[in-house]
Amino acid sequence: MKYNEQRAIDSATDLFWKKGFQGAGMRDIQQALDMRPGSIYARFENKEGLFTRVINQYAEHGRARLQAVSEHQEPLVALRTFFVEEVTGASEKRYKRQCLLVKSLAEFDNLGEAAKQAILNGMDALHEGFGQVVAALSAPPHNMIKGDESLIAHWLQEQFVGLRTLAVYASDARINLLIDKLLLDLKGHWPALNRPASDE
Amino acid sequence: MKYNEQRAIDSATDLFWKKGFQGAGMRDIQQALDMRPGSIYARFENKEGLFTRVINQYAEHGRARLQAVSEHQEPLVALRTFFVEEVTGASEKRYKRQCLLVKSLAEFDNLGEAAKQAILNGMDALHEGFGQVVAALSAPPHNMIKGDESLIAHWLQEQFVGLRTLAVYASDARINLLIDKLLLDLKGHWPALNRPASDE
DNA sequence: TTATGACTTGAACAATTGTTCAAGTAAACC
DNA sequence: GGTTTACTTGAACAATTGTTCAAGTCATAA
Repeated sequence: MKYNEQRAIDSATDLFWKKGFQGAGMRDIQQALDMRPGSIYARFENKEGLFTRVINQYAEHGRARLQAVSEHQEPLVALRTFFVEEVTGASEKRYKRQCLLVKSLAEFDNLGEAAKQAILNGMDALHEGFGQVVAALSAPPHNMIKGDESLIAHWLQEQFVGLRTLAVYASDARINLLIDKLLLDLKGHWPALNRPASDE
Repeated sequence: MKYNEQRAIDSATDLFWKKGFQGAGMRDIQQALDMRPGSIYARFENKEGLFTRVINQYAEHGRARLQAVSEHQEPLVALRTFFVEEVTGASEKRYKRQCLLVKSLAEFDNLGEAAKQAILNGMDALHEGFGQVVAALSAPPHNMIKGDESLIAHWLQEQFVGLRTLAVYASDARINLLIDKLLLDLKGHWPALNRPASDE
């Protein structure tokens, strides 16, 4: 019987999300995927190989969701929905609130080269996704933002990371207010680019 | 010869910061502290006991630094300096840019109860520290902010977490611009409190 | 000198880690 | 029907994990 590879990666995603790369032992993985060690190694080569696949799929999924936001006819509304879903959803599995990429970044030094690259590429993929959203908001017919698109994309990514981390232990009411604040600031002022960091 | 306990905890902080709780093996710890297993267990009871001490000291240090910011005669200037130091400092040991509490939060499910509590208490300590800064900025003679102090403190904490995570892999120039943006937004508008999350 | 107490040592322990591999199964191809 | 190919199984492996403990060190007190 051929095992459904997609389902295996989904299960592994859940497990790594909950326990992290080091925290998830091969025996946990065997149980979660309902596969015996030989099968896992035949298919994914390694624990790290499986992890790399998980990270790649996770990042690609996030990038695709952000692209969908950018193609929505009301990108700002879609962006708010995106944040609310990612940050206050999964209240039954609270560990899913923290971004898997950020969680994996915490184990960076203990990972092999392939996994490291996957994480960095994943970060770049998210940045690219946010960049598409910013581009949509800046262009006609919306013209909602003016400023350096790449910088604003990094800013959104920063907000995303911060919110999701805080959401692990703060109340939903708080998080919703912080999303409100985020949308206010998005339309707010931006620092001039050609000026080195200064005060006021 | 009696070993300097403070130096031991400092060395352990460095090690846990670099490798994480699970990633740092007892033999790594023995080498870093230059202590034999028996001594470590006599003094700290556990790997987890040592880790808990590290987290407690780290959080208390952060809280104290924020209190100093709040007592500065120019709290806003001190706040900027605080962010710049925490986020773009330690370029030689880049792993120190990520907040140790956030890094530890990623291992939450794999820790014992004592360590979990230490992390949550540490988060609360940071929130309290940011709260003191907000209080100083809101009160005379500065009157720089008006809004719910606890909410703004959570917002600052969110910015802190997001920035430090991004700073692990983004350029310093980017990070400095994002700090500029942060200070603009701090003085900007805040969502009304008595209203549930809504769109503009 | 002897006894006490705090501290240190490092070999050793059981348990767990990621990984391998010879043997087995079953569908596909000639 | 026989061979190949892809996949599966689970016992077993060496290495590493956190932890223990009998024995040793050394300053101080009696």
